[in-house]
Formats: sequence, structure tokens, C-alpha cells
Amino acid sequence: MAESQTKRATLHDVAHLAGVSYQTVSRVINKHPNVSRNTREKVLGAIDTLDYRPNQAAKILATGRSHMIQLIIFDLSYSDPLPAMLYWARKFGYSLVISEINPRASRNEAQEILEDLTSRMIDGLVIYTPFLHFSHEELAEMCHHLPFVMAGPELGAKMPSVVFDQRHGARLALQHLLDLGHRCIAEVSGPLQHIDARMRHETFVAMMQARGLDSSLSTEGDFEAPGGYEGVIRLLDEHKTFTALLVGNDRMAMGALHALRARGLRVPEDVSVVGFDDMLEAAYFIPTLTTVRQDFDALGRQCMEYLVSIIETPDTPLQQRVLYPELVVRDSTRPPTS
Amino acid sequence: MAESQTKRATLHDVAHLAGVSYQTVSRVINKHPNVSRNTREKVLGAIDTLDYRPNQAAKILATGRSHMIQLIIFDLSYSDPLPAMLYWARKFGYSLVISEINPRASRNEAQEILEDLTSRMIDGLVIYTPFLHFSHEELAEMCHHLPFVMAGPELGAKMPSVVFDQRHGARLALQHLLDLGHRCIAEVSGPLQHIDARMRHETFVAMMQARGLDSSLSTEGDFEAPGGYEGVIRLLDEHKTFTALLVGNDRMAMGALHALRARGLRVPEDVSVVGFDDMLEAAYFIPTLTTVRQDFDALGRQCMEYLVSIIETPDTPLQQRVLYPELVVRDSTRPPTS
DNA sequence: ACATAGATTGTGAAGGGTCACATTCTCAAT
DNA sequence: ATTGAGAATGTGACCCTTCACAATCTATGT
Repeated sequence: MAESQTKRATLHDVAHLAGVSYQTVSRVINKHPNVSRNTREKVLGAIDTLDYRPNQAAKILATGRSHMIQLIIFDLSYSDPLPAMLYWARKFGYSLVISEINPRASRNEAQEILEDLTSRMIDGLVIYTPFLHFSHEELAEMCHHLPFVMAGPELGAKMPSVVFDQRHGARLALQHLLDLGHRCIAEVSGPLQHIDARMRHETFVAMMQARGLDSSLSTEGDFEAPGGYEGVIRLLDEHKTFTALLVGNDRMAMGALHALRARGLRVPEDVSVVGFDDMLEAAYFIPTLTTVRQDFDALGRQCMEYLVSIIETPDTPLQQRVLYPELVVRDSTRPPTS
Repeated sequence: MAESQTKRATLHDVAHLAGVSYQTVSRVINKHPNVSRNTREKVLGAIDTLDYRPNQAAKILATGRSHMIQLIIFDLSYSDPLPAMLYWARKFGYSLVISEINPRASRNEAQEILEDLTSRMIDGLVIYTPFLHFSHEELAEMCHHLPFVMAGPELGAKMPSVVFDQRHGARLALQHLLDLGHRCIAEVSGPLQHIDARMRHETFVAMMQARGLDSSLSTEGDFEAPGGYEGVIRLLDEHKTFTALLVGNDRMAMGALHALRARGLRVPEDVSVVGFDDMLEAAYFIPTLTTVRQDFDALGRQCMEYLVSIIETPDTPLQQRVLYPELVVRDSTRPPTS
């Protein structure tokens, strides 16, 4: 509270106090080798007594580099890779600025946000863009000349990106059910304008059809528990019968488990259930949930590593890096009882 | 890909093209009223053809204001207020920079992070600090002269802050169980170095003792599902018996429900369970969970409103703003079957 | 003793804006 | 015709660094 509110010390103040030039102070701060031990200590002392902190704005202006990375995220409910991104950004010496663009945002609004940040002197951005609302090209165009990495665009998208192979994940899940002997398999998919959800759904349909099985027992959910609940209720109300259920993600699986139970169906005796994600709680569902694990920490890390390398190493090849989900078998699946 | 990589246009370039002074361009950009309609349009045209974007670093340097708010968070697993913070920060014209400080971080590490950001020309910070590792005074000291708001420090802390009244919340939960007729009540608390967890725990103990009831049926958890599971197992293994269970948060409640079931105890027939938070999924637990709702959106919003007001309105009074949790009754509680 | 390379230090000019102030212009009132 | 207020525009200094280069110092080899 006793703020003396004296203006913050500058390079020149420090230089003056230490009896050297401002350039020398700058050298000390930036750990330039060619400074004699003696002067370095004088300068360090002056910095200490003046409680000097370099002014980043000036530094950014002079160098053109801000050491800030912008994360554009379309829905904070799906921010699983965030902790890892934060961790690795910091590890590489970058701060993370976060913006959320509502997936239902108008083109203008999105544009405005993106415009805004290009002026912020940002070194690069990660766009976590599982929604199909904007095309990847469009997004790339919007952020102009800045280095960027897309997290989770379409498999095969021709741009610097890191993705999970959702087809592979869906295949693991469905094959598991088929191997157990299930033939009547229903699905509560995620929202189909969500890339991941769509790919899983398409894989489901394709695989079922390839085996001559009914692929029509499918309803669209919203990736949240209530959506999973309602999806199952819808399926059952249409008098569909099935011995296994593929659910778009774990949160919906939670709602689905609840709905099945509410309708007197036992899991896994009557219906096997497979989720997607392997959230921490999945091992504590009732029953514990068989699911497809996605390593979001790896995703976050790869994004940052890749982006930093694009920023700092000029000739980094632009490619798509693919991560593969894994099946985690628990109690919610077993062979059909018939 | 066809990057012409021409240097970005500056104020002077625009001025030159529009045939006016740079100051006039500045006025147009900052929507200063005294610019004739005619010149404004000329300038706007020039801005457009040059694809000019103001350089924020220069602006920050000149004005001393960055319109950035830093969020210090101690564990991203507890980032419930984040979406609201992001939303309101943007609404007020601020970007949000996020840093996580591991609660187990050494004093030095924390200091370093905080030092670092004071140089980043940040206008203010929100410190979401439910951990007791650093004292509030210490934190306030670390971020020096910058305006700040603490989210979730101790009730009564003498500093600008927004908190939930955890005692009130715990009272609601416990009173609900008492009203139902429970007398043998156990607790799986959150980690006790977490302020919220500690306050809830202390309230539990105090209330039980005030009524001459056994307050020793308590074990410490970690706020995650596995911790809830293990907590219940521990209580049962010690041959404690209870008809009701207070759990430190919903995630642990999920593990607790699982453990009770695994041990053959039915909820709510044999044991009633109350959680804390009211996460979206709580209504889909098996059974649906009675819990104490905390309005994290309100918390996030209040923090931002308050901080922005401190930044922009010099004589904003420094106070603590208190939010009150509410009880949400669902299926996991009922009177004991004695 | 002296040239020379290498280490150390200093100088001037950006970098791209804002601010305070000075100047010019416009137009109504005297 | 003259004054003056207010609108519109321009000028110079400053914000705090870094960069490229120039200048000085030091120690080494001959």
C-alpha cells in the first residue's frame, strides 16, 4: 500500500548507477559473453539496488520477437491438451495467450479476434480446431503470415498439424466389440460437425457395412453427459435392440450408462459399452469403462514442440504428425449373452 | 505460401499514402472525434490497401498499458472459472495470459515466474490460489505494484478477492444429512492444504462436535476420483460404520460411489452421499448426486469485473466479495434405514 | 618496442507508436 | 473587415530496448 510509485528503472538508470554504458547493461542482461567479470558484477549490483526489470514491450519492439504463443480454442470444454501446452510452452520459453472463439461465432467475429492477435506481436499460434465451421485454408489465411500449427484438423490436411488417427481409434473400439461376438451394435456419436466425432462415426458405418451388419442404429449426441443419456433413450424409444453400444466420448458414456440402467438394462450383461478418451474418471464409472485412450499430453507437447521448431528453425518441414489412440479394456464390455 | 514477406506497413506508410500526417492516422485508428469525414475515409482506404495493423508492442511501450491480464493458476485440473474469466476479460477488452505454478513449486520457481511477468507489461493479474503453500501477503508482495485480485483465498483475507463461503456450503451439505436423520456421518475430505477442502473439513468437525456426534470418521483425499475410491476403502477397512458420507468434491464422490458399490453397500439405501461442486456430470452419476453447487461462472466474472475496475478506476475500494454455494438435492441422499 | 588480434566497451540510429503542444483553417459574431 | 473560438491537422520529443558499427583496451608474439 505504501507505493512509492516511482517510475520503473530503465537500462539507462542502471547504466548510470553502475558507471557504464547502457549497452553494457544490455549485454549483462542478455548474458553476452564478452563482459568482464568486474563490470558484470557492478551492473548486477545496480540492477539489484534499483530493482530493475527489463521492459518487454521495448524489447519486443526492438527485436520483433515476443516469445508469446497464442492458443485459439473453439470450446474450452474440450481443453484436454491445455495443461501440456502450457507446460511445454513455458519449457521452451514462451508464454501462452488464450482466446476462445465460439464455434457458433460469426465469420466476422472470428476474423476480428484473429486480426486482433496478429497485431499483438505474437510469434506463432496453435489452433485447436476440431470444428468444421471454418475451413483449414480459411483459418490459415486469417492468421496470415504467422507460423501456426493446427491441433486436430482432418487426417491428411495439408498443413502443419498434429492429429489423432480417429479412424484407427474407432476401429480398435469396434473391432473389440466384434471380436467379443457382438453383431447388433448401436452408436451414440458426438456432434457430427466435430471432426473427431464425424470420423469415428464414418468409420463405424463403413466397418459395419463392410461386414454386412446394420449400421443404422446410430444417433447424434453432443459430447456431454446429458447428450449421452438422451441418445440412449432415443435409441431405446425407437425400439432398437442392441447388445453393444459405441459412445462418442467418455462423458457421454456416463450419461449412457445412466440411461441404460434407468431402463433396466445391465452393463455389461445386457449391453456392452465402449467410450472414447479415457478420462481420469473412466476407471471409476459403474461399471468401469472400456474406452479408447487419447494421449492429450502428447498432443499438447507435440504441438508446442512443432510450433517452436517452426518459429525458431527456418527450414522445418511442414507436415502432419499423427498420434495413435489405444484401447483400454475394462468391465463395461463382455461377449453377448445369448 | 506465396509470402511476399514485405515488411509490415507502419503508421508513416499509411500517412504517406493517404497524404496526411502520421498523427492524423493515429487519430483515425483511435477513433478520435476531431477528424473530418473526408480525411478519415482517405486514411481508412490507405489502411485497407496497405493491410496495415498497428504494432501493439509500440503502443504498449508508448502508453504503458498492454490490455493484458495474467492469470496465475496453481493447478489446471481446477480451472472451472477459466471459461468465464476468458469470456469476461475479452468482453472488457483484455487478453488473458495464463501461467501455471505447480503448487509444489519451490519458492524460487514461483518467484521467477512472477518476476518474469511483472516485466511483461501486464495491466493486472488474477491469482487463483486455493493452495496454502504461499501466504497471500507473500503473493501480493511478489507481484509488487501490479493490480491484482485473488480468487478463492481464505474467507476474510484482507485483500482484493472473490471467494465462495465454503463454511456455508459445508453447512448446507451437513445440515441436509442431519435433517434427514443421519447421525453416523463420515467424510472423505479434499487435500487439507487446499483452503476450500480445509474449510469444509473444519466445518464438518465443528458442526459434528457441537452436536455431540463423532467427528473422527474422516480421511483425507486428493480431489480426484481415485482418491475418493481409496478414501472410502480406507474408512471401511478400519471397520468404521456410517450411514452417510460427505465427500470433498464431485470427482471424489464418483470414486466413492464406486468403492461403496464394490463393497456391497447400496447408495442411498445403505449410505447417503453428498458431493461438492455440482459438475455437469453429477446429474448422471449412479445414483444422481446430491451436491453443493458452486457458481464458477460467477466467480470468474466477478474476478474480471473487479480487476478491470481496479485497473481502470483508481479509487475502487479493496474488498472481499463473497459468493454463496447452494444445495442441490438428488438421489444419492435419503433418510437412514435404521 | 611495436604491430596485431581479440576482448571489452561505447555511440548513433532504429523500432512504431502516443503525447503535449503548435499551427492552420473555418465560420459565425462583432 | 476583424476578431476569436473551435475544429482539423502537423511537429518534436519520448517510451526502452537492440543492433551494427566504431573505438578503446589488453595481452601476445616477434
